[in-house]
Amino acid sequence: MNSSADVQGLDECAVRLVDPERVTSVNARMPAEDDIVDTADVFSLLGDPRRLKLLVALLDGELCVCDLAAVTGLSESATSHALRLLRAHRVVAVRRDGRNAFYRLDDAHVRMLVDLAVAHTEHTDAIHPER
Amino acid sequence: MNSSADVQGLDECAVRLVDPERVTSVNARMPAEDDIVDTADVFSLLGDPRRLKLLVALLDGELCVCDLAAVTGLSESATSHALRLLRAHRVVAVRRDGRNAFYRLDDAHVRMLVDLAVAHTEHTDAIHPER
DNA sequence: TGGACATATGAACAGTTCTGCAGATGTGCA
DNA sequence: TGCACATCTGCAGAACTGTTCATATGTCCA
Repeated sequence: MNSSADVQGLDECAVRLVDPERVTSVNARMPAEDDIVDTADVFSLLGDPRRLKLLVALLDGELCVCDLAAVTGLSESATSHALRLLRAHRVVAVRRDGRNAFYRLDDAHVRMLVDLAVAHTEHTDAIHPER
Repeated sequence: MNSSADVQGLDECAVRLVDPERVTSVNARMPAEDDIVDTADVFSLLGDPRRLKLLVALLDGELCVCDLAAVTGLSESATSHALRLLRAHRVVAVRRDGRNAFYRLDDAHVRMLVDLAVAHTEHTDAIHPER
């Protein structure tokens, strides 16, 4: 409902634009709102240091909850909550073995993003916010 | 302070581990806490749909604030706030021309991530949370 | 110089997110 | 069967994030 139709009508809507043509073409290229939201969701999952650490830990293979808690320094409860979220978004998958639950990365796209980001951060010394 | 030294001492610390060797090796591979946090910060910036939309809009070249506001549907104030954050993290840069401010993507890594993610989301139908 | 305009900023409020706690579920072993 | 263990879950408080509103800064033009 916020697509090019709106943009076409802008001349009457009195929203001043500096470069209306670019705006129209950018809007034409813009992915659907749902796709943007889904993509942002994925980034958002990676945007928490603890979850990111969990995922980095899983790059090499599966680990159980208590080992993940040890690696990340989180409580087991917090670890479980975090894993639940990741599971809900199909980023990780569980294999249950007796009373243990072994988690593994289950999304090739996320794996790529994590790999990429970590590699990048280790080389260049990352982005430095002005703080 | 949370590095391998801790992990070595775990046997006495009574934190039960299922696979202590893997934990140790994962910890050895784990990037420094600061790097994890910096990386998560970047993902976090991309994790908001409006900011992501701003960045997607900038993939093709610079745009001024009011055009960005039009594309994203944000108020100009909200747009400005968002851009400030992105600017603080050096993800975007400004060029001022008279009373206009033209923003552009200024981080190759972020550009790659955005490109990649958007391409991916448009092909496969993304991750569907169970909600 | 004064007023309109484009953008930036600060403060406050609202919505969301994360954590710990307490208790629930399900498994293995004596 | 009963107990210990590993994990999961709902809830409530704390912390964080994003928006709006009001105001400030700096630019252009008459």
